[in-house]
Amino acid sequence: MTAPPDPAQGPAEGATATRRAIPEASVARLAVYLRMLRELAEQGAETVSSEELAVATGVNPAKLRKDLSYIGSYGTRGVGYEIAPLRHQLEEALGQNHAQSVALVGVGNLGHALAGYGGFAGTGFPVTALFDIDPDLVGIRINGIVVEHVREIPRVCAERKVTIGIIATPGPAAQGVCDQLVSAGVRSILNFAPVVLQVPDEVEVRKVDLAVELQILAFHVARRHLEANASTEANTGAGVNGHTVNGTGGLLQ
Amino acid sequence: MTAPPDPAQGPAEGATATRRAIPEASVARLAVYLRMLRELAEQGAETVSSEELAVATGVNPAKLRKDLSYIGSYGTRGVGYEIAPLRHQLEEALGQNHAQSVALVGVGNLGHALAGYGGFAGTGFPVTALFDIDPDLVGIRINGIVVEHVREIPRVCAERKVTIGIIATPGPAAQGVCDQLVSAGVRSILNFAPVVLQVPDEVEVRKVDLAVELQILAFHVARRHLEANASTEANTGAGVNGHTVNGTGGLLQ
DNA sequence: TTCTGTGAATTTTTTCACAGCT
DNA sequence: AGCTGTGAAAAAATTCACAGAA
Repeated sequence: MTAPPDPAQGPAEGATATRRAIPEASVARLAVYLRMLRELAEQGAETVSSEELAVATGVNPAKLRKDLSYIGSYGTRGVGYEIAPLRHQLEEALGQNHAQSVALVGVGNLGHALAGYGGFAGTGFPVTALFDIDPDLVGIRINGIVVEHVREIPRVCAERKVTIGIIATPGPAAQGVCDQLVSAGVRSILNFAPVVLQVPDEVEVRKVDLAVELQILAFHVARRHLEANASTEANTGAGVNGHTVNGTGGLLQ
Repeated sequence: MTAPPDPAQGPAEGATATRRAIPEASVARLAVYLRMLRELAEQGAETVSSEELAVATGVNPAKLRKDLSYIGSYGTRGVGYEIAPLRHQLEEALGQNHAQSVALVGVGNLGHALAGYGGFAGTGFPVTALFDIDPDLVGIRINGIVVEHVREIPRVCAERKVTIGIIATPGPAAQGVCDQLVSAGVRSILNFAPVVLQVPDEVEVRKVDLAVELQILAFHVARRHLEANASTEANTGAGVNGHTVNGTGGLLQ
């Protein structure tokens, strides 16, 4: 996944913010830390230790510290992290200072739910444009936003300075929609459709695939089964057994 | 830097199915290959090469072959893979032979959409139980399934032999629901709530976190911005530039 | 003394490159 | 000829373990 073909690890720079190429895997976790910091801030906490934050986010403390070190962190040895400044650091590093405008294409079952999902607006990702192709949907209003026809993607996205697109269409429609988003200048796409999108190199696609997630879980169910049987040992009383992986994981951990 | 000192790549065993611990990262991709194989089968194809399948799933061909090698694949050198047998191998390896029964907790916005999402049933993951705590929802029928009260989780999950649980509740309710699922014997959970679930080691949790996904994309938007500015070069005409990562990725790739 | 920050070791994943069937 | 299967090399990510600031 990713990684510039060019192995040159570009050295320094004196600039303000970011320090060095942050590993992909770390970026995903930084986003999780940020959420937790916000929660802690809301609860009135002022500092956290790497240990506490790690437990709360289901991560190993050393990993957490290393992750934070990539953004040049602001901890205090012997004490921990002050929540407010750390939160700021993270917001800056993750591009949360300038709010991003999100377009959502496909307002069916899932898309409708996503459009109404508070989690987005709440964390600084206002959905500012909705699109569909169904005449019954075009024109209706969801959360105060009018659903436009897909053909309007270029115009509307430009007008509203959309930087992130979400595709929640049926599979067959996804590539076409994606092409339109790309030609409208959108360079980051979250894809819920069960297809692999073809995009130019400079476009970042992330895929959320519900069926695949279930498939992965099913694998672990089956494995647990095998392991339980494999342990020919006593297994005295109760139900299923076999020690198995704990994926506190989630998205690309 | 660094090579594995201990090259022990655990070899064979005579048994029927699985060969050896399949790397986590591979499992996720195997699920993707399986879907694509089904699609190809539907289109009437009979064979694929690793190259073709790799392109279709957005993966490097060598990686794909290595992934398949973990399940002891059935390709033909000089030719490729016969779709039908390979598909069977994959289904067996991923635990798709015995259909898994899925319970969905939280039939609000998102949960409702998921309950109706055809993608699940279609790929062998029938949602057989729905739960909520809201009196307005308990008792209604979605897709022919009656929504039960959350307190019925133990009974219903046992009756319907649920092996996979999906949590689509608001954050604060998630841990409680999770505990109930676990005590009902569910060992694989897909969590859409924005919290880190605390579970015993033998329970596998996967997390789908929409806000985090957007956050990750926002990071790339910001980075692209920086890179574009960093390249002091001309950048003759049009819009944004800077070569960026292409994450065909998605969930834990 | 406590807890961060980080080199270095370890482990996992990816990629290369080629021997070996068909 | 062509494409798979896989050791071995390379890269990335994780974890260890400890020096050093408060």
